[in-house]
Amino acid sequence: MTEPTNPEVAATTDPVKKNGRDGKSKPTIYDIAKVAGVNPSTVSRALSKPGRVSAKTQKMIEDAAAELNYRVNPFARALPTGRTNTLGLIVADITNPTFFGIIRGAESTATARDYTLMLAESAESSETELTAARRMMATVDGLILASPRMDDDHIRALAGDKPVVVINREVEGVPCVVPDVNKGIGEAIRSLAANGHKKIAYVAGPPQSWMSGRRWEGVQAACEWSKLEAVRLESSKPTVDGGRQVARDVLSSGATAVLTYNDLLAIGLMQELQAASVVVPDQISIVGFDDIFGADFTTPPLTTVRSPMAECGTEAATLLLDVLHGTEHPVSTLRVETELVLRGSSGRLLRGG
Amino acid sequence: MTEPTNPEVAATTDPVKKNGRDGKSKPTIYDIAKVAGVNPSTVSRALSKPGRVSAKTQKMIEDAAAELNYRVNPFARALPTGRTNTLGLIVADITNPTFFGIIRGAESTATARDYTLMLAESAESSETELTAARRMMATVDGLILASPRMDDDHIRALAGDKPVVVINREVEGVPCVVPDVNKGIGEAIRSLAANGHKKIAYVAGPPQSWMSGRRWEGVQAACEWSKLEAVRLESSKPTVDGGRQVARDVLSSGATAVLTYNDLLAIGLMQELQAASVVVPDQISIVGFDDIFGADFTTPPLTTVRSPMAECGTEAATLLLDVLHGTEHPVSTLRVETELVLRGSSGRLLRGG
DNA sequence: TTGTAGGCGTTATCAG
DNA sequence: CTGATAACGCCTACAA
Repeated sequence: MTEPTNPEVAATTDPVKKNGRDGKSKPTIYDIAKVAGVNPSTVSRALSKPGRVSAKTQKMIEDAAAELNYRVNPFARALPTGRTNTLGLIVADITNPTFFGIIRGAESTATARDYTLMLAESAESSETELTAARRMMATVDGLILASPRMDDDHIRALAGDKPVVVINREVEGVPCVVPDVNKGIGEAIRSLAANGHKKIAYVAGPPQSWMSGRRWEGVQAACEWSKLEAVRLESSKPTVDGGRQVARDVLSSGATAVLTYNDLLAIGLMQELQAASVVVPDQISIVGFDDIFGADFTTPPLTTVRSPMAECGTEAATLLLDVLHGTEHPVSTLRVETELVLRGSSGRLLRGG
Repeated sequence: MTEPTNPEVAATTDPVKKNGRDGKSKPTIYDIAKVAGVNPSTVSRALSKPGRVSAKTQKMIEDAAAELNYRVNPFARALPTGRTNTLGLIVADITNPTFFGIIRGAESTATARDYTLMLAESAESSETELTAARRMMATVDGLILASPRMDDDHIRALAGDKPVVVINREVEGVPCVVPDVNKGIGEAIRSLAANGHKKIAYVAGPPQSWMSGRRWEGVQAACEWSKLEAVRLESSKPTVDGGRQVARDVLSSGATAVLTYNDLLAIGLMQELQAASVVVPDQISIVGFDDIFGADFTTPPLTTVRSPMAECGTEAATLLLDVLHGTEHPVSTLRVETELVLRGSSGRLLRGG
């Protein structure tokens, strides 16, 4: 609760105010015990599990605690119990807006359930990632790995230590949250086919990206089903800049429509093509993935297969918290839906000119 | 209850040999001491302050630690020392891309110096913010407040407890990192004046936003200097949607150029104006603030006064860490430069039509 | 330089 | 239901 306009907050130069009795550091359960006239262990009980003490003492203790403005010392609590009310989140690239959704989904879910989130990034390096993960493991109750780059065995090893949830990748034996690409890709390819496209290019992401592989498979399958030709192009990096660089390959591929591993690539590609006077979507249709913030700022606005990243973050955190609280779940993969967001960057192919 | 994590989980890669003697939980300095044949306190010294033990024992201990795959228990360490190697960051709105730069600047700086970052948001509520801040204070060594909404006294109270650095606001007696708006605004207004504009509108942000106030002052001052008329408009919320909603007021204000509190507002405003067939910049020029990710995705790309958010995050974290490490700083405000990023959304006013 | 002993704030185990 | 009393893992005077 919010305290009732308690004592002075002021004391700009005067560091700390005294607690009830003496004039020193933060109040402990001993101070409370003294004020309430009970034993420290009783205070501990009253403050952690409400129900192990009589209603009367409970109230005395709570009053004393409030009066002294007591707060538990998380470290002291963590020492015997090992629990910290803290969740870890490691993202592959904090620069990539794809992860913003995940971060905020996880953060809000965590704080809503009275946990706080620790954030780290791996800078797309599996080594950095592992280091960060190990470091976090010491401090958190559970860990969320978003688009991890380390190999499966390492992930399983971590998961053997404390609960781990993986986003954007499937790891056997570890709970995962992954967008199910099929629906969205199917919609995208059908839309392109209906608009007269015959040859589709897929611009891949980083080789270690599990998700990039799935998306390519999905594109292949959907193309086959729609009797379209699919070619795969490689990108140097999954960024706007990487998208610009791949424009030349896209052009020479002869494809009239291109799906990119993510929206960043799509946006960079579109910029570069337009700079070369290629009209989007009349000459080339572009479809991204993820529907990141800003995907609808472009002209034409970007058609994209939406992956609900914030939902992934939320679901992952929820899953993790449920596991931590014993609300058991089968160790399985949670799939979230993807869908085509049809905007202006894809459309009918205009021949000739 | 929680089940004992006993049976060493598979560990596909065969991680570690069991620790020295027994076959159970995580190794402690006692285990190391046993293996190295010294006293636990010596191990403690060797592992924290390199230099208090002989080179020989140092090596023995390090070897033993490595062999046992030892990691310090952060809580056990934090209990006596109070230090946690953890920094807190609270942002006003985790949904707002403005903060992404700050987050990543702070995160990378922190991990580069072997700290980890805890993230929380206040959802633009001063109460939530205070709650989050108090909670974090218990766990972190220092706190960064980005665009805080609570009042100065509360901030100073927190700062009296542990080191605090504020971003995007000036609080007397607390180290702050703020973009200096003058240069950027000056450039923007001069540019608009040179393009024939006579009346400028400023779309304000949230009332509690210190920065919004400074920007308005800057606009007023610069307009006065350039002999332009300045009017202030209010927005409902500092988002794309808020920008759309304020379009009607902008139109009826009679201004031919508008600066908005942030890029989000500018983008929303531009979308709405264009939907109403107002040509940007021919009929109305738009200038945002911050140069967020995606500001150059629009058509025309957004002219904006760039505030180097990532730099703010970096500087704030650096400042905080320096304070924590005793590398004292005068408690003063660090100003980072702003500059006009001239893109397509502002330009010459085209009369008539 | 290294060992001894006490404590950091909570929780947990056992009596009473 | 409540009061002692050990841990928990590490740090730090103080002593040797």
